[in-house]
Amino acid sequence: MGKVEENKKKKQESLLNTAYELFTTKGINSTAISDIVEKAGVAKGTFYLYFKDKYDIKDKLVAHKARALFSDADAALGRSGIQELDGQLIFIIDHVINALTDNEPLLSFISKNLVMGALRSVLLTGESSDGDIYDKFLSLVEHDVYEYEEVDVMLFTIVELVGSTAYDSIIYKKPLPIEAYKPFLYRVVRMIIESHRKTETAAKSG
Amino acid sequence: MGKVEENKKKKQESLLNTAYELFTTKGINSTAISDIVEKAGVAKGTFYLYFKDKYDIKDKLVAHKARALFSDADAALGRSGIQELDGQLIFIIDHVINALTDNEPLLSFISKNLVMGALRSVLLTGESSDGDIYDKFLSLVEHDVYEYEEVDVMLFTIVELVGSTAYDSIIYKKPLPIEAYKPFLYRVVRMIIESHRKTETAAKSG
Amino acid sequence: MGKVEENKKKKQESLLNTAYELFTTKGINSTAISDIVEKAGVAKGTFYLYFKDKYDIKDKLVAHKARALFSDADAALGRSGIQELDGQLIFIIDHVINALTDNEPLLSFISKNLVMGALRSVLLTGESSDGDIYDKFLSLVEHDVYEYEEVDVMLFTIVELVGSTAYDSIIYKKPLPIEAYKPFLYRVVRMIIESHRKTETAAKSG
Amino acid sequence: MGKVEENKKKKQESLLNTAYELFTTKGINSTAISDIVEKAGVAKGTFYLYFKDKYDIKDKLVAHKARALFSDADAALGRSGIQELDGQLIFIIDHVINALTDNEPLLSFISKNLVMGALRSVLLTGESSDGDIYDKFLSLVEHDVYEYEEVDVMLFTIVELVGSTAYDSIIYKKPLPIEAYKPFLYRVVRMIIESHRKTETAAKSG
DNA sequence: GATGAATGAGCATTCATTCAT
DNA sequence: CATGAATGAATGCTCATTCAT
Repeated sequence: MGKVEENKKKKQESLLNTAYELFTTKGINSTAISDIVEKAGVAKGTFYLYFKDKYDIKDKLVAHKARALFSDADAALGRSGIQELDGQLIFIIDHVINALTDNEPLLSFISKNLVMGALRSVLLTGESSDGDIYDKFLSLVEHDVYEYEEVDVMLFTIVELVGSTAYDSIIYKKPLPIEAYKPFLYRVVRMIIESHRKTETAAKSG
Repeated sequence: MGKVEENKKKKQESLLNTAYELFTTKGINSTAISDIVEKAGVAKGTFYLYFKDKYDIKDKLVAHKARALFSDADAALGRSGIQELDGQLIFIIDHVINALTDNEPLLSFISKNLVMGALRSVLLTGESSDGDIYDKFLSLVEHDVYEYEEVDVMLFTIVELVGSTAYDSIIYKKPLPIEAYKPFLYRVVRMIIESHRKTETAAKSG
Repeated sequence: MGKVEENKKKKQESLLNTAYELFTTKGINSTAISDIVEKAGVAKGTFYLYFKDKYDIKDKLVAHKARALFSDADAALGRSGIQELDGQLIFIIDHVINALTDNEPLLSFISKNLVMGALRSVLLTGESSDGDIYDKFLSLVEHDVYEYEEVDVMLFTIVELVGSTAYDSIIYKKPLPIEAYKPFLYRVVRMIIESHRKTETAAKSG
Repeated sequence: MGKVEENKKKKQESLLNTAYELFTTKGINSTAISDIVEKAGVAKGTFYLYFKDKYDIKDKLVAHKARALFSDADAALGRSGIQELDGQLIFIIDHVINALTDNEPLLSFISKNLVMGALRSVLLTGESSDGDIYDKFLSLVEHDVYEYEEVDVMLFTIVELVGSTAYDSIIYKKPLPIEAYKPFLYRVVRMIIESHRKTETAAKSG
């Protein structure tokens, strides 16, 4: 990578990092582009070389952060050696929840900008080049000992349920703090998974 | 009511209605206060007689609309004569979902401004004079033939699950249109309810 | 005085007192008529029954406060029994300075609104019915054992000198606190008085 | 200086000049920022590039104008060859008074915004690079044949006295027009100077 | 590519004043 | 006399966007 290229990358990263910091502390509406460029140490015009406007940089940030969250979880899952689908999904969920519990600004930022189902579009239908996250979920399902019907519906329901309940539980600790709520939540997740199992064939042969 | 009082009420309602119309069509960020007052036919200063700013009128609208939605559902429930808790809750959910399906602007408006669990705080802890909506839910639970534990958790989980899944299903028809998704959704709701039943006493005596 | 008359008086006084309080704490520019009426507990329209605008009430307040200041000093002078002009003038000056030292808001209010020589027009050319303050000064001069020339000029010079130096000295304690500055100030005042004495006749006969 | 720098300077000067003109003709309260930018031929946003608000530009103008006034007087003093302190101070005073007499808008602007002693802080403790005006006054005192005590107090008293009396005399011609009042004023100034001379040593040795 | 001065439309907010009750 | 709801012109200020250097 040439020095010029390097510098370009550096400027863009600086803008992204600064924007994230300001968005999470001041809110998006109250963050002006001039705030971002000032803090990032670049000229105002430079912003427009890389991003269309404030919402462009926001969208890129949300997608990036959300994807990173699940990539981490997936990597950890690989190391865990868990084999059953319900255990795997709950492992991923737990990993993400823990990460967000430790990082409330990120939780706030993602949840405010992933109005409900938007999470799905970002996460489950990825545009990442090397196989998206949704494919990984599907792959988990396919390799389980059981067979499942309406896998789309199952994953959708789980993602929405967890996404919306975890936010309140972490931020407001209502109706329970997240650690106290987890048993209830994971019980429901397990129930959802079980209810999608094909019952006639107890397990896949082979 | 004096003529003055009447006029005040009229002005405020006019502002609320106009704001709702503009918020749902242009979005809140793109709606200026001058747009609202112009369309409502009042002077700019009048706006500030009744509301602190754009977000004040928005909050009042969200609360009002959400409350109306559940009041209607509750009234219909009363006429239905349903007695079992799971049937009652699903009746209310179904009523609200149908109302929102028929009124996508309202769905959009409410969901965008009730970031997930905020729905709970608005709806379930009402300031309405004659007993709030949360009390009605509790009342339904208490009168059921079964006893339940962790009622707070149960209601919270159901509200969040339904709120977030229904949005996608109605608006994007993904992963299924709402009518096709309902059986899955209601099955999960029933499972949640059942899982909160106290098991030692199959039913309340008396 | 009828009850109606009494009430009128009460409202006006309430407005004056409230205006004075707000002017001295928030400043005139930042005090709105709505602030005054709200705090005074009267309706907005009522303000306009008694005063033309904000500056009308301000002018009335300044004149009233300044006059009261000198009336007090004059009364105290009467009780003191001092006979010589220089002693009398310095007594009055000292009395006013002490009052303002004990009441910095009043000092600030008066000085900010009596831009320099305006003090003269308010104080020295009174419109008060029972003989104005300027007349009293003249009377002091006339009754002195010495005769003076250019009395107008003498009084003017003294008033301006004291007015402008005392402000800094009290508020900023620069170049000296008022008590330390007084000896210098009064020495100059005495010199001004002496320099206006008619020299040919050492003293008035009789 | 680059073209850009030049242009910046021009814009700022244009704003300062226009603001001064409007402040002196319409008054500060009645001058809107939009008035200034319109007359100056720049965009509204440009104003905020150089000044915080209306009062920022006012303060900068007052300081600048007051400083210029005394710089001119000081330069003229240098050309005059006067050696004695009282003559020097009265020369400066006379120069400033004459300048203000010929320029009533400037007198009005400065006096209204240099509430009494504020003149001192602006003028006598300058931030000008090449030694401030106060230092020049001190230098005059030090080089006089006599020694003085409490020089601070002496200069302060003179500045305040002249500042407040001259305003009335020039603007209202009361109690006398400035030319007629000057003899009285300068007599007092001389008395103040003499009263600060150290008496034990009639003159500095050497 | 990078800069940052300049722009000016756009917006929220204030507030003196009126007048029907 | 007193009220206070309504007005809407006035104004300060922001900020995304452009473009000459």
